[in-house]
Amino acid sequence: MDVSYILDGLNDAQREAVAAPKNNLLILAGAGSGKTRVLVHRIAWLMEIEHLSPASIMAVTFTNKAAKEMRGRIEQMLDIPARGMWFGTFHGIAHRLLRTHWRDAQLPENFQILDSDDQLRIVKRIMRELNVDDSRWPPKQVQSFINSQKDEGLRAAHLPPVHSIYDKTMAMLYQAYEQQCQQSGMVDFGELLLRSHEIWLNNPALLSHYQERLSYLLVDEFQDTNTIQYAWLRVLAGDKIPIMVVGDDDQSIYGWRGAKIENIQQFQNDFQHAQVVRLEQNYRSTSTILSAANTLIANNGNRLGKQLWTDGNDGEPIDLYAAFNEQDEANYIADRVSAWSQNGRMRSEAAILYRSNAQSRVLEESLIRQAIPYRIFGGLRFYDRQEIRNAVAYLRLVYYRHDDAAFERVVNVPPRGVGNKSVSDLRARAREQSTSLWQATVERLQLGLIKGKAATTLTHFIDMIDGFSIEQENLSLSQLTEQILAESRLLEHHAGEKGEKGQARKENLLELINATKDYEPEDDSVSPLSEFIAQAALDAGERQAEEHEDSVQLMTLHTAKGLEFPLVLMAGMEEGLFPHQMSMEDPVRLEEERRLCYVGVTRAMEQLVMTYAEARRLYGQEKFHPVSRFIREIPTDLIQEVRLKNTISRPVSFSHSSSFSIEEDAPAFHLGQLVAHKKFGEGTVLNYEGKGPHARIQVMFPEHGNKWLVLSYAKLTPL
DNA sequence: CCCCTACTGATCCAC
DNA sequence: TCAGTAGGGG
Repeated sequence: MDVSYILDGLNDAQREAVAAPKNNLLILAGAGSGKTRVLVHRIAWLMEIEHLSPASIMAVTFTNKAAKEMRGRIEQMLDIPARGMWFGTFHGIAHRLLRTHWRDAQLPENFQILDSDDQLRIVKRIMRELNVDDSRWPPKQVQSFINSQKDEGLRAAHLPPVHSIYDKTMAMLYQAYEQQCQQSGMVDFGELLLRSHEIWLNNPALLSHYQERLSYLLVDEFQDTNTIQYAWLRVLAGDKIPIMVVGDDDQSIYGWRGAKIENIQQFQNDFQHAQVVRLEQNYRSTSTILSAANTLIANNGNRLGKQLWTDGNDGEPIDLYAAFNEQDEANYIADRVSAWSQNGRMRSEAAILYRSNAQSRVLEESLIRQAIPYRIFGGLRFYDRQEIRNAVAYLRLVYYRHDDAAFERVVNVPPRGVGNKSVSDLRARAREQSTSLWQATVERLQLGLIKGKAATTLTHFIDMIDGFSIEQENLSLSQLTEQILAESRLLEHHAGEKGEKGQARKENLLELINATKDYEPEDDSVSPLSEFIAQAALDAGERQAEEHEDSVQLMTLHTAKGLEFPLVLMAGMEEGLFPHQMSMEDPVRLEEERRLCYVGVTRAMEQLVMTYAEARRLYGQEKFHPVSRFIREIPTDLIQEVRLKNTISRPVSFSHSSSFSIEEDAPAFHLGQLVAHKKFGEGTVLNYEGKGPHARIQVMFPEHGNKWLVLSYAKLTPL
């Protein structure tokens, strides 16, 4: 059999990985080293050469997007539908397991997945019921406590004995939350993993069933696995199934959500005889950019160690621009993008990256002012939008009447006169009888215990949902959705919201109908409705209204991971912003910040531009942050400080007060003037700010770059 | 039920 | 600074 198409075009390391024996395998894949390619070719190899059946291969990723991409590329390469193959996220696969083995998992057959919003509502409700003061214990904090325990694989019963009032309160709430979920058959994200891990542990026969059925595991982005995911893989693999993990410890940037970089370091100890392959040849960036990345990341300790290289050329130096303030920074960035597109390049080839979302506003304003189309990546998940969640809640109710979270969400949306009082009444009833809200409502209506307007509207609501269920028989999922949106008047309700919001929400709802069209009845036995509901919880839905106009991409450094752009602009390279204030003290977290910077730098293919602002308004105050240490960690010969053009002009927005003038504060100096400093030599005045003893002046020294100097100390001589 | 005001708090975010 | 929200009054 001709296998050349599997190995052709791969470099030696890639080939070694793809054609490795069917053993444990750790692939350390540097940025831009062809990681996905290796994964896809490896699967092809396993099927074609090792003759593994699709159904015996499981490939795990972190996002649905990655899973979809991998599946698509396999199908394309082998020209067969990757049917029966286990492609998915940890959570997606765990969900599938629980759905199959719901009895072993002690779950109702149609258990529901809680997303974080549902989860928060439940936490709030429990706190109300237990009379826990929510100003002292913020529900969000409780929620994140619960989730991080689950990430660590700990149930309430597993928590070590605790003494502080904080720990006791959290443990008590965790326990109550667990009970509530179990009682109403609801499963949150962490629970999917926890529960499927447990059914394997408690049920050796079931575990060996899977161990016999599967003959190879592959895991992408292994550096992002958390404790429970790692445990899950270890149990499943046992010493039965060989596993290949692919990752890059230098790109581990999700420690704050439970990822354990140690997992990738631990792999060789826990999985016997693992072969290690390093993919270090980079096909993405110029060697200038790679050198910068390499020296930067070398400042971290405890690395598994990799050195990226390329046989490409040096390319352009890294541009560094010291802005007066964040406005000036934004203008400069917009100028660069505009110059880029005037040079005939696509705007979509350029990305503006920043550490925190708050930075995007100023950038957007500049882009708007210069009429440069842009697109913000990330932001709210499609399925997290209010209107979408409402619509999905209707679908959930149609599918499963006892879904309390869904019931609560839409019983009064659009407003139909079922007030807080009625609902809390029903809640109390439901709790007394240990039934669902739906059940309680139906019973109380039958007994005539609900009076007045609430009675009529609730009856109508119940009948409406029942009606949808009946109609569902004859309708496709999209028709059903359309019907629900119309008859419940949800579409009308959202469309009528004031401002542009109404229009946007209407469009999103229409987009939802569109999305349901992928779920028309097939030969599958599972209902499209339940399929769709599960995916609404498990899939972010990359359905941001797609702009077809050529636009610059704006995103945080985190969301940029995995992407690449010919031109990358990194904004806000200042201490306190990046590395972020909250991560500066702790060396462990500081290293994660550095990895994040490494991720940013390695996104750039041809040109990297970094900017920082000497002064920045932050939380209403003007801050002066020094340039980021990460910039100082890049060799200076790779960096070129951008000089201003000879026409020096101050951004209008910069003046602190209108009465400000050169003559008053710095009579001897004016913009563009040549001055001498005893240490830095001759330079040109670029800017100034402040008054009296605080007045500062910015001077560009050819030998030493841009400096802000305090006038009263600097002892500058005009020339 | 809706709107206005007062207050809070503020990285990164997939499932 | 400002965005998001909780609570009171119309």
